[in-house]
Amino acid sequence: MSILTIAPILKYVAGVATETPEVRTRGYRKKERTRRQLISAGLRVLADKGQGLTVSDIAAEAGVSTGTFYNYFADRREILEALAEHSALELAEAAAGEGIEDPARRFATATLQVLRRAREDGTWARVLLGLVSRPGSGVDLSRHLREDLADGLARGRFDVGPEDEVLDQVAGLIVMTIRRLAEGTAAPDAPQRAVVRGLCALGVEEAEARELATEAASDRRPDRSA
Amino acid sequence: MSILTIAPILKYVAGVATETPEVRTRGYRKKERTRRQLISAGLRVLADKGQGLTVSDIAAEAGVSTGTFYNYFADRREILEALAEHSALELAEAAAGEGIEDPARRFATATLQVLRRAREDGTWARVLLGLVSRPGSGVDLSRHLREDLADGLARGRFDVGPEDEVLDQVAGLIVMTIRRLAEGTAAPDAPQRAVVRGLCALGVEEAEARELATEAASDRRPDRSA
DNA sequence: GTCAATATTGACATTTTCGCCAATCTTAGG
DNA sequence: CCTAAGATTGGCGAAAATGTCAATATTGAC
Repeated sequence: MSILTIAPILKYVAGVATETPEVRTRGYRKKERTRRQLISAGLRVLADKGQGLTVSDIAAEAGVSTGTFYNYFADRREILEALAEHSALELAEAAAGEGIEDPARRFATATLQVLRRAREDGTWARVLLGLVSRPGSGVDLSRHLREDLADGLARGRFDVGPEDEVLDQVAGLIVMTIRRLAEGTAAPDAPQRAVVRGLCALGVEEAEARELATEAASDRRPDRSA
Repeated sequence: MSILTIAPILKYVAGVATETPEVRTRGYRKKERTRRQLISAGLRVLADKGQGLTVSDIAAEAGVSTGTFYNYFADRREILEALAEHSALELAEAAAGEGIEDPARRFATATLQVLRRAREDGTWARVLLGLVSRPGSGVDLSRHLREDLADGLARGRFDVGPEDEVLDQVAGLIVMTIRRLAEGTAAPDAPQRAVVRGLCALGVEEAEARELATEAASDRRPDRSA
């Protein structure tokens, strides 16, 4: 019931396949739409009922009968997996800093995007928090972070001590900031300040950290459409 | 179902009343024992089923009938509150650094105790993680931390910037370390290293941070009995 | 517009959970 | 040891959730 193992997402996140298999059956258009409705409704329900959610809850929220639900998911466990996978993919997407060479700038941009998205979409933020708190869930919030850290260390861009603790510290800062955003007790500039603080933790000078954060804040990426 | 508001714990945590009301009815001895069994079983079930747990689950785990369960708790929600309260109290207890003047030493001792307890008791760690991820749950992992930070700043013992971010950073480090401990991927000396890192984040010199952590690690408190 | 393919429905049997309670067993003060 | 207070039981009816399916409605390629 509570497993939510989404190891399979890793190969997606790694970039192997984000494309849809493109199966064109008769009602593929409606099918896709309904699936989206179910996932979306599932996220909302998961966000405020936790894993104790009910198939009927989701179906009702999606405006669909339970029979339809079972046309898409074999059982409750399966949609929980799908929801975790979905959230993780969105995280990977939000945290993407492709094309940015400098690890520090990449970190600033990616982190700011994640935090802004968390602020805009409280549902997503709450689901994410739920995943973080489930050790062994397969969701790895700090994957990008780990790579950036390794990269930054290799290039001498970051100046920090033992890796694991730094990782926990920065990932923890992000998680707690998301928590604060989700509960609505965050200052308006919380995301940017968190970025500055994170950069400092990675060994970047405070003045430069501020500069990087401001820069990342100014060239905001286009908002996600869906 | 998912609320778990445990605001009432705060007055307990604040030290007003940790004592049991001492009602001596006929079967008070057995009653206490059964209650402990239910709480203990509840923690175990909560740790691996999450809030979706069932009264039957708990009763079975406690080796008791459901009828007995309802003799102690009005409904599922009530035991969830009790479990949250229990865990929070244990946290407050583990994080107690009473009698230690220096905020830095107090932080080192308290944090080390919490992390060690999390390592010894995976169930507790997992329940705690669940509470952390529920914004507005009333459980405030960083209460002691906030006080220590304020105290340390007032005395010039800590040298840090904006409070909220530092708090998130240090609390986040602790949370992520607990997560690592709970999933079993923590190095043996993870608690001590986390303490060092936390002290550094608070502005303590690394050399001194190491010293404080070592000191805290050596004068370990007697293990909790229950 | 037609119609075969396919998505949706809602009622269903089944299982699980809930919360209760009269009967029974256990506890501890005397 | 006795015995009444009170803790425990286990089964109950109600309610809710699960997963299925034959019937129905909708879709979109032609």
